[in-house]
Amino acid sequence: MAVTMNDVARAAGVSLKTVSNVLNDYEFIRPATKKRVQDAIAELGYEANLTARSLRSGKTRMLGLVLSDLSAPYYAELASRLMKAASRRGYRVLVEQSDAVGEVELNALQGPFRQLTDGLLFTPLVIDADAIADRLGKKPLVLLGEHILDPRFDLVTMKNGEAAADLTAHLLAGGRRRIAVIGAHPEESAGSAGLRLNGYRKALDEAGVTFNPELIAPCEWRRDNGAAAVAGLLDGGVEFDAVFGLNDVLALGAMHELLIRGFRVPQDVAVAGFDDIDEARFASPSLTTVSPGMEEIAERSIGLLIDRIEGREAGDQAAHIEAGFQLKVRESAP
Amino acid sequence: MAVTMNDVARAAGVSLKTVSNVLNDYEFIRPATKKRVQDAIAELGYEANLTARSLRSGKTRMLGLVLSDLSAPYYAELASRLMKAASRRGYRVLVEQSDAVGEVELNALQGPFRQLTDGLLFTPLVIDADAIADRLGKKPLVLLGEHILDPRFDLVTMKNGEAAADLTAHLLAGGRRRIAVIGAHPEESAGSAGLRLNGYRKALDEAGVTFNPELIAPCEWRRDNGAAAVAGLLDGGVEFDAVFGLNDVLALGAMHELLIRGFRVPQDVAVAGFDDIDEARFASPSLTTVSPGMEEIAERSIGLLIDRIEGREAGDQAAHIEAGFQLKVRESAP
DNA sequence: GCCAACGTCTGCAACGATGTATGGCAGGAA
DNA sequence: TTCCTGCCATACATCGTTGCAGACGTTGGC
Repeated sequence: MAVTMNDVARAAGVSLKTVSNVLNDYEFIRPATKKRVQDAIAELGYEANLTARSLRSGKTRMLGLVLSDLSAPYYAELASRLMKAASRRGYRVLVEQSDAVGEVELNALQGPFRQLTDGLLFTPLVIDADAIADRLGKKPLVLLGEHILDPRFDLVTMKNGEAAADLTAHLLAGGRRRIAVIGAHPEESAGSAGLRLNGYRKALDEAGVTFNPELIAPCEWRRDNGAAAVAGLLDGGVEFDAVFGLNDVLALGAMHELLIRGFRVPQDVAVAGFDDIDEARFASPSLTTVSPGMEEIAERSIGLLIDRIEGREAGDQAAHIEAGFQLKVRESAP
Repeated sequence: MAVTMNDVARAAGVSLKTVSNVLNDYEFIRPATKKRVQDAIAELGYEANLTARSLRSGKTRMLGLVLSDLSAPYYAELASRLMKAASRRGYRVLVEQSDAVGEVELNALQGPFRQLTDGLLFTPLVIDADAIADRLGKKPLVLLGEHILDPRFDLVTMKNGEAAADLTAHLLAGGRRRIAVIGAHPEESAGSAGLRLNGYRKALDEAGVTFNPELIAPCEWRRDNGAAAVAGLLDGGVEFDAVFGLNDVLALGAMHELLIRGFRVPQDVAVAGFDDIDEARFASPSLTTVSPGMEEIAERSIGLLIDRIEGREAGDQAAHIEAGFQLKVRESAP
């Protein structure tokens, strides 16, 4: 049986509540008393029972993180940073993989997962704003990503449109005119895919290049789909001189397929991505991409969520934070 | 205020304990009573309070996973699978990143992290078996990886030596004679690095090739180190016709450096890795590597740990499980 | 010299569930 | 009738902590 506060209290010759007060940094305790208690704690090797504390206080000091799949490099890197940022502030992160399944997303909002955490970092991929609003409890929620732009919710995101436009402009400046886009429907205009596609179209417009829907290949954002999409375009006889993968793994999958088929990158086809995962720098050729300020996203979303949890004023209405970005020009599209 | 068991009991006209019994599948409950309770639960939207349940029962239904860094692709993919395997059995996984810092590893074994979980999956990188034994509580612990081979602990691992030997033999069969190894000290013989290096040496011996310590470059297992190690060898005038990165990111970093410097892979230098991360298949050229049976590792380690937690006989002494492996021959070393 | 204010500490009652022990009731055996 | 057994439900204590209200002794103002 573990050492309890009662044992400590007995050893220090004070009441149970005084031990609790010492542990919770209650203001009015005589230094001598405090020391006696601390000594007793050290001597007995007492450790607070977090479960009991949670039951009584209603706080778990855990944050929930809902994302589709931790094995996707972007999410893995993001999760790693979020966990470190949370850890610095005395919180842990509990991860839930939704696999982009609506039911799982809904359950994360109200089920046991919610109960275990003081607040949620949520990357909705399937459900919409109203569904979220319906099951929104009292606990804070911060949305990540950009599937949902709704004034009711805090949101931390990146400058998708602007970054995609800059990247596209860079490709155009390199003389590319037929830039294929992998990972969006031609008419898409919301969500990460839509916003990035909008940026692409905006850059085309500004350069006086006509948008060509035949160059836009929709698919889920996975490496193998990037390869398959390029294969589809080529087999369909679509010609292009650049590929913009809406995220890095799509771009890398696409690049792989191009190289296999004997295209030279970037001479024949330039390739660019989005996310700047660690792998992008070391791909061959290294991948031109957008670094979306992941560290800033991690730091600010954790900060915002914890501010909400601890009741600090962080603005009364929903915050909408956009991290800065950087174009990373590398070999695949110099 | 949330709905409690008491509310349900009142609504159903039974005692608190009867509700608890229904929830815990107690055998002797009249179907009619059971139904009344279940209806009341549904009507009130009752959800069990997990914190209270944990306090009373001493179980959290969470498993701890300690690894160095979730952003490393191998760990990210492993964590993702472990979480899914745990989820299927009604458990969650709480991840702790040690950054290969000894103090963090020690704290994971006995601190609050341990308290929050019913059992631990632990990848020790720094601390040794005795340090673990010293702070081993009553809760089950399963070691992952192979830094520690000790009859006191359950261990789930892979066939490092055998797989490395097969891979090396494959390189030798392709006519390579000067195979550089990235990620180990020449004298290392324990841990993942040591075991894989042993396999390498064994294959050399069997082929009658002399081991050359100058070909062995030690470094931490990160992508940039793989590149730096190859650069170091080349700048130091060491000649080689193949590189064996002791994991995939090292191999990919190395390959990147080789390609930058104008070597052709595999014509001038063959490259091989270990882990078969998703990226390996889509690298250019695609990476020859060892698939270490990650799915089996995830499934069996979760199974073993939960068996221990739930007190099922899984053999009285420590289990020692080795997953099977597969050689994946791809373009980088055909 | 009295009362209010202050600083310091304490006791009790929760938080919401589960384990143990036990209480009824029905039906069959003695 | 009486006792026992099997089924079903209950009461009470308990897990280890924190919130609330208040007790106690000291100090300072008037």
